Amino acid sequence: MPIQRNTIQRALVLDAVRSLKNHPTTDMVCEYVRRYNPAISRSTVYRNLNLLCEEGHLLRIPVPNAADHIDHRIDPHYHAVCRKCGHVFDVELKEGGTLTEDPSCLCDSVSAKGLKLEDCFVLFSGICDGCAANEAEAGE
Amino acid sequence: MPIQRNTIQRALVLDAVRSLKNHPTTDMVCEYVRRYNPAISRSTVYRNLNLLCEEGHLLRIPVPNAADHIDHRIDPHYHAVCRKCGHVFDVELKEGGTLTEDPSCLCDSVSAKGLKLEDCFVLFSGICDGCAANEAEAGE
DNA sequence: CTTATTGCAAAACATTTGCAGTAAG
DNA sequence: CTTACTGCAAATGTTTTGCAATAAG
Repeated sequence: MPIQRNTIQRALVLDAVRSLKNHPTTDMVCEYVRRYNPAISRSTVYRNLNLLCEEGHLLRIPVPNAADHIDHRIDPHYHAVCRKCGHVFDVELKEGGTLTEDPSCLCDSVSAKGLKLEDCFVLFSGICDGCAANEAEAGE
Repeated sequence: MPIQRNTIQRALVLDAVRSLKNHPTTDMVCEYVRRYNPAISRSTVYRNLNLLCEEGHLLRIPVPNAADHIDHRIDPHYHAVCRKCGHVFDVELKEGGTLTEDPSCLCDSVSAKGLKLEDCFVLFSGICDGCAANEAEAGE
């Protein structure tokens, strides 16, 4: 069902993701939104995030073995997760690199039997500066 | 804790994945294994799959918003999921394509602020022949 | 008024874990 | 014998869903 009504909950959810900027999870959105409307329910946040992603106002970033993260930036770009803290970062294409803005271009590089390739999901991973410092302090 | 004992459950789990070949989920492994040992517990299957993947005897394929799939093929290669049925397929590199055997090479094509890139996860998606036929039959 | 949307509590999934009992070495 | 491993049941974490009440248009 497409979006048909403007509710304060919906506006708050969209606002939260846009204000937080840092690829929040549903939990983080709940926490943020409840500062303005403590009664807002988790289901409402989930439902609104789903709707806003479907309508193209937000972008969903699925992270294996973790909660989905939500991006306010909807132009095509890549992401990376910290393997320690799970924080999600934006990643930019380098000039002259092999990747293009549209990840589905990678489909041209491969072939599959029994399945028509349509899209490609790419997620980088690594260690963020904060967690790297902690690891160094703890002795690798 | 590394593998130290050879149990029949462990052997059955490894056998199941190798016999099934089709990137089974834990559920599929349970089902298969229970034909030989109906009492085997789901936890045991999970624990053994975890162990066998850590030891490099099997490969885990995380699928966003779905159960993990397990591969008996452990040489580096890519995978694709059907967006309808969730079935996982092997994908082969084309000659002259932009992808290399090692997905982490893609790290060289991008840059991130605040995070040191280490690895890259790539998962293709599309529509399998069976589901494509069903879609055509149903109109669209 | 109509019905999209909400809040709540419960269910759905995938997976892990605590614990007492079993068995591999 | 020792303790890794198993089976069970319960817990975890994330997300969805049924339903009656609310509110946007």
